[in-house]
Amino acid sequence: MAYQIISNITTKNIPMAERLYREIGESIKQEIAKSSLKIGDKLPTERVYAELFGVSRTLVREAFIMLEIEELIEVRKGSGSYLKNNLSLKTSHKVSDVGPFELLQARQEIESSIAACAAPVITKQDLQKLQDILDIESAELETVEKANDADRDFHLSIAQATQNTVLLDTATRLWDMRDGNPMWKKLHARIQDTSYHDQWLDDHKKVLIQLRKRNAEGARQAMWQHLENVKQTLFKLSDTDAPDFDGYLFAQPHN
Amino acid sequence: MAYQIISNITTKNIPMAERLYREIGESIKQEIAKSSLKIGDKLPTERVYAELFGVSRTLVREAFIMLEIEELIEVRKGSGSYLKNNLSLKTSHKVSDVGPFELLQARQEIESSIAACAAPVITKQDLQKLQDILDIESAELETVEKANDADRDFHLSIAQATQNTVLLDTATRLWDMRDGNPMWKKLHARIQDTSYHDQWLDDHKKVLIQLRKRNAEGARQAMWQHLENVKQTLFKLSDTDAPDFDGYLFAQPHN
DNA sequence: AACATAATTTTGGCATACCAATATTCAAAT
DNA sequence: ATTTGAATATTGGTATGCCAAAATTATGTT
Repeated sequence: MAYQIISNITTKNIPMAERLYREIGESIKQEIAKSSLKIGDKLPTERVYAELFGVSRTLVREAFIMLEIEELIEVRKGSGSYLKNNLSLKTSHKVSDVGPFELLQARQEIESSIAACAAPVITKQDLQKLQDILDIESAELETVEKANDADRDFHLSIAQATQNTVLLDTATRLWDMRDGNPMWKKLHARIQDTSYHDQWLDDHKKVLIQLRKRNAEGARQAMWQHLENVKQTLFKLSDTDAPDFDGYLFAQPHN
Repeated sequence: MAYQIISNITTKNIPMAERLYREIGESIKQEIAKSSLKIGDKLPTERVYAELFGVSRTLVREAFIMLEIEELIEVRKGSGSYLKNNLSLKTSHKVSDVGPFELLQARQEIESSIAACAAPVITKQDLQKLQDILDIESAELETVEKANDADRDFHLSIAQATQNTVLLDTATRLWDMRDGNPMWKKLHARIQDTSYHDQWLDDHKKVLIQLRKRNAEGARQAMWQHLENVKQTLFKLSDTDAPDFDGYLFAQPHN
């Protein structure tokens, strides 16, 4: 049967045994990109794609659900499926493809703005929560994982404090990119037994102080400096003995 | 044709009967919440849920795909499905849920930073492209759609010029949120016959001038002012006669 | 008792078949 | 010629059944 051949080929070419519906979904995205459909336009039917890819309609249907959850299409019973959003970058960039330093640069710019936005509107509850996280960071340095969780929690809590869901969403996305990035994990693993954590903890304290004062520009500067420190530290680490990171060091600190 | 209009109205105002798999998916989320499973724990099998909800396994399977796309669970063939993330911290919003002004605020902060990042590293080709887009914007004001496309193109080209994929990815995401937002479409539709476009075109020119000078802070300020103008304009428009926008006007300009 | 391995069960993967809602076509009535 | 409405076709919705991978259990060997 034809679909078995396809299945075998794909499982050979792609290392990770992805679920087939994902492949179909990605293929459909490519087809959409090629045909350059406009928002609102009607997509080919499930049956058409099924025949095109040589799979059952069930799989195409599952792929459609994936695209629907991603808010790329809208499915209407008895009518068809329609383009809802531009697919743009949703397909092209995998988290594993971004360099740690371009991610850091983006975080430096965006998170310092977020800190500035949070300062005027932050609540006492938010400030207390940040203090609690700082206490955890001060006391508990057991595992790298725990420290990382607290770190993430601190930064995202500030984003939460802006009361702007878009900013929170953006920050969360950046941290997801970070935590899912293999290169960053490698870099991060090297820091676990150094004293850089103390430096960063101190940075966090400075940020919180500015937030307490509701000083927007002070918070922006404190967060910017914190991420500058992180950037410098990681740059040194990658500079000393890391031939592995060749090609991932674009967008290095340039200040 | 008359029924088309009716069809459009119903699809916009009256939420289409949700697809069953969504209901099942939400129910499963509730079940997970009740049973308070930990990350990594194994979920009940598809067959169990099928019997529990009195539906076929196909539907449960589709619901599982939904949860998998939402990165809430992980599905392993022959083994089972496992909790991947805690649903309490799930901050995934629908684009349609964000208010135009919180989106604008986020864009103002992030895009002005992006402009600043682009200034030192922008290439001559990028500058030429921006000039071309400006020419298009100056000449061709035929349709709102075309103008919007050019606008998007201008802003995203600057993000592209940063040579930072994360920043480009972020900016693209923000514009996708904008273009997919029904409230923004309503607001935007009101501007089509005003002269605000000239104002914004002038803003764009100012941004380009700063980019040409490779003046980071100048570009940041120009972009910030541009989006400030947009914010003010849209705020006036929504203020005058727009009872529809109640509840969407949080995160208003506060400068 | 231990380990290895074969048989069995469990579990998700995928396809087929039929159902229901929507859209289209076409013929009959005016 | 237009309108109406029933017949038909199209399209997504759902259920059932069988397949393959993984996990488990049973069994045999040392």
